Amino acid sequence: MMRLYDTATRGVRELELREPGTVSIYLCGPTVYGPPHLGHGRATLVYDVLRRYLEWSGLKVRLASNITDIDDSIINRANRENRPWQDITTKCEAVWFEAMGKLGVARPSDVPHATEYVDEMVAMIGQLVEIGRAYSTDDGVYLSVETVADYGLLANQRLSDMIEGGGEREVFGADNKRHPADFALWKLAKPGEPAWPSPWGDGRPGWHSECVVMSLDLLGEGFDLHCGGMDLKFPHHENERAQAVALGKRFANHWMHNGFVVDPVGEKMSKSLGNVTNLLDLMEHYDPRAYRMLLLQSHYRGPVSVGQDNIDAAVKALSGLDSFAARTASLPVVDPDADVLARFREQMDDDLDTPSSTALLFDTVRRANAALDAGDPSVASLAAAVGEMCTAFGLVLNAGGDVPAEALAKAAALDAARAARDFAAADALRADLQAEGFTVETTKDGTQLRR
RNA sequence: GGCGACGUGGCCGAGUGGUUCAGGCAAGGGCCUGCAAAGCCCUGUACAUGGGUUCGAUUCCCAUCGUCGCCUCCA
Repeated sequence: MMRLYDTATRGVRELELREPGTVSIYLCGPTVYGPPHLGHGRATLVYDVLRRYLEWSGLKVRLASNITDIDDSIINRANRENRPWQDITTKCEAVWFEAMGKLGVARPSDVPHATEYVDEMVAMIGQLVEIGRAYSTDDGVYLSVETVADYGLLANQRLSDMIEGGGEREVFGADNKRHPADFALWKLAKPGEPAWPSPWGDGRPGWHSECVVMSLDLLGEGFDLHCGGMDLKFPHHENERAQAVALGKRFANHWMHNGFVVDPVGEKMSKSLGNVTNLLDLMEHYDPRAYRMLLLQSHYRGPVSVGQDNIDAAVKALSGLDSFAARTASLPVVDPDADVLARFREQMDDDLDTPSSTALLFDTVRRANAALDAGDPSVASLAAAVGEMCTAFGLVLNAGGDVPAEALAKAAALDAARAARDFAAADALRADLQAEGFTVETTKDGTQLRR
């Protein structure tokens, strides 16, 4: 079975499955109030690769990933733009899934929305109040973190140490809380704000409650893996966990966090800093597969800078893979090379080591190309292994595909001109085809076209 | 103040106590080609600095410098 770094134990350990053969994963999804940024893209791609690899390995994966469709950021934008908050959330969600589609990220098995779970959240908060782990004030209901023995486990910080720093930020509800680290489970509505009924007054849930309720509802207690970006480790995941612990429920067995996207100077790229680079822009200007490629070549836990050079290199690397796909497209179907796949599994099982695995992918491509040049039949099993690895990566290679008839006619004319040694005509035809956007490869077996 | 990450050859980016080696991109040379394209082969003695441990460190330890992240709502 796969070994993964676990934030809670701060080491790589085996991902133990609650139920053999199936993996239950909860991934914290976006708050829908703006276009997806590069960080969203990284997180979803990392876990898409994980999911596809697990499925490729023969496991049944249930991936639940929420949409936070009620939140202060949404309300703020609605007020700023003077339009209904639902207008923002529905549009942003549509944009989100469109972007995910372009990225090749498979839709989660379950997409729960916070607003669909308000009753359940109210019930859970009620329980927490009842057992004395939460209390209400004049602006909401708070979880008492001091009642959670190991609060700070994910942050790897003691409560007292956490309080020392960070004095510069505004602390929500600071005046009313028993302890500065207590966090809001329920926020009472101000006039005009969206609100749901509750025993403590009309209001809305705090951010951290939805994931607890939804993950436990869909995946059940002790589900296998909870994941998200580094920035969610604290406070979001810490606070989710605190609620589950306070309730006496078994929560995630394993915690996985991916590293940040940083700008070329190395600074975290985040919404709060305002230096957002839009995921939509990236996909508009570059092959969306390039981002996946770039991330595959980096380890998921480290920072990744997304820059011009990086993306260009990834695009070039993809073009080599595409041309490989094109030249091996008509090979006989055989079993993939077992040694290659064994190494692939070994590396991927080792904390999702995609950098080594992509190195293996390129190496296998090179070997297969050499075999093909040499007329060695082993090319077929190597090419099949490449196909397997790409499937596990979620990387779709472009073998050229549909070439219009008139382009094919030009290619035939090009071959005829070459056979007649009319190189001027041949070159003109080639330039013509290239101008149409085709990659033109003149081989012994005739001219191949691909886009 | 606390916790943590990172500094690798032209660029990106893995990894390891010791002969050969990540990988991608770029560069140079070669093979192939009418010329290209695609592909293949060859070429770079890199690991922030200063100590220490060791027969031997880029890899372990300590310190220094530098960059960055988190410490209440950002994937």
